[in-house]
Amino acid sequence: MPDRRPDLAAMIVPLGRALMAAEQPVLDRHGISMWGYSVLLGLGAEPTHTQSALAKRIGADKTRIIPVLDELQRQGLIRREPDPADRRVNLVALTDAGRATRDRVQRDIQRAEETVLEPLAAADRTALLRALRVLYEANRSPD
Amino acid sequence: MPDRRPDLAAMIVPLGRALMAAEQPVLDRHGISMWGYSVLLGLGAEPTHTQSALAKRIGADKTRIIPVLDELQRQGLIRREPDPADRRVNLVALTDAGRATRDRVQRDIQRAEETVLEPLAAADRTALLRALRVLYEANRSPD
DNA sequence: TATTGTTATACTCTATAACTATA
DNA sequence: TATAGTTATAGAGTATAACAATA
Repeated sequence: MPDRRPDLAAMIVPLGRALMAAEQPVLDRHGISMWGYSVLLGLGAEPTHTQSALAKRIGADKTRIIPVLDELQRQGLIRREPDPADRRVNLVALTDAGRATRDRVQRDIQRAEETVLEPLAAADRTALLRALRVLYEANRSPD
Repeated sequence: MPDRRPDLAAMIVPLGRALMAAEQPVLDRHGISMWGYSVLLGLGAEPTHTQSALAKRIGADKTRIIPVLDELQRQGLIRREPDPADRRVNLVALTDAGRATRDRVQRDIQRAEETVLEPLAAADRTALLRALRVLYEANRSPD
């Protein structure tokens, strides 16, 4: 039986790697790390973010994002201020520059990703995107 | 703009992780590692496999699969014999037991994977599988 | 000289433990 | 006592360097 289907993971994991490889040059061009980008995205809508809440939200360890936050702050992309109400916590927020950078990087990244999807016919591409979104919404942590 | 689409990688990479997590208990039940399973799959059709050719084929470093091969051999799932024509190389091949194990594990794994796709409507599921196969064939190393 | 398989080493990423300052 | 942030340490997983045998 020469062509049973490959395992899903065997198809999807390399695809994920290919996408990340396609993103890396974009991130390099903007001088931002993958985790840095993830933080910028994670700081999206919500009003207040403590560091540990932010870490949990993007699936990182709280110790892991500290150097990331340091760098983003140094670049002027985020603000980090002690909460007056609880002086243990840092409130993290995007600056205007951070928001602008996030949007520019995301635009370029999604463009780069499209090239990976080039082998697909238009109908397959939209079907793939829709199916992925369903799975993404289904599996994400219940707000 | 609250709902521009998430990046592809942001959807696909976690999905790959979820699939691998769904596979792990199956592999454990069969007493085989992820890399071991990958080796069994990689030894599929081709007649002769040197260790380094096998490693390249499954995207691993040649040093990485050595303990994996040791274990598979110990379990009687593969044979490893010096090539009489070139005594530097080891020819690696599936045993009958190895082939049987590979098939059983793959059957169980693909069953487990289906549960991850459960949130999808039937049409979306087939569309996803077809799109993934196209991308998989397009991106795999040109034989 | 180059290549196969192997071992030993180093490096990267991630998680855990330990500390401080607040609460 | 418990928690947020931080730092230092340890652990996987992976890649690189070095070696013996053979070509």
